[in-house]
Amino acid sequence: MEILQAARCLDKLGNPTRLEVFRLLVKAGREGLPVGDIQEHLDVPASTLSHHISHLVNAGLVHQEREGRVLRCRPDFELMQALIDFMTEECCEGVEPAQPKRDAG
Amino acid sequence: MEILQAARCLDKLGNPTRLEVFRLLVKAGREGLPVGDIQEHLDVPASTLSHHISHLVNAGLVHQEREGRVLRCRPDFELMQALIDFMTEECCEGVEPAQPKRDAG
DNA sequence: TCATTATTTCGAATATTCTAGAAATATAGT
DNA sequence: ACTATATTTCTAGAATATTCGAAATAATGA
Repeated sequence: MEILQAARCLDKLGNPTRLEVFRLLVKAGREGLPVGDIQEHLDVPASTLSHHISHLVNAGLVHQEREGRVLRCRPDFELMQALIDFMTEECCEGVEPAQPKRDAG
Repeated sequence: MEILQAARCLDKLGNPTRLEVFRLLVKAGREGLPVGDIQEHLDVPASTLSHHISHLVNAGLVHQEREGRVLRCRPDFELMQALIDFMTEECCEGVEPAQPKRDAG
């Protein structure tokens, strides 16, 4: 992943509402959740939620697919893993932990 | 790490300039770099750079210590690791990769 | 004290994001 | 066609972030 894409993903996940949305979708697994289900969990007005979800979709972190009347949102695990890989390799590498753990690693 | 702290860190790292600053500091290792050295790498006006660094310091991602005339900036590897752990556990868990890799991981 | 270097703080302009009500669109059932 | 449900798009105000020149602060040395 390139640094600009990483910054974009981090920026989108850097909003508390959006991070909660994304976490909720991850917990839901690959099948994800309809927008309405997310709204029930988060207690945010529909238009505000839609706005935040569209940010996540724009960054490629979430995909949407219509299923009848509901719009199902699914997290992109591969992109998220790529982001974590970027952070690990580019922003956390080359230094050993100050006090290496033996059983918690 | 709690979700609000994670969001805060992600937000701060979600700016391209700040992400570059942080990555540069990580590459420099535990001794970090003086502000001036960062500026030479990034080509950003001093006041703008200072502003961005203060964001990182406020979030706890960077620490500053004066050394004579220069201010040395060091990345907080432990906090960054905690953030990565949060993302891995809370935002990427419970699902196996679609096509597990055996030698490219 | 004066000059120099390193960096921050101030201030103000510009840009972007957030929020949410109202209206619009999409789907399904009658 | 009409109604109900699900969600988005429109719109606009408020809040926050970004940028950077100018001035201020901090440290060093002559």
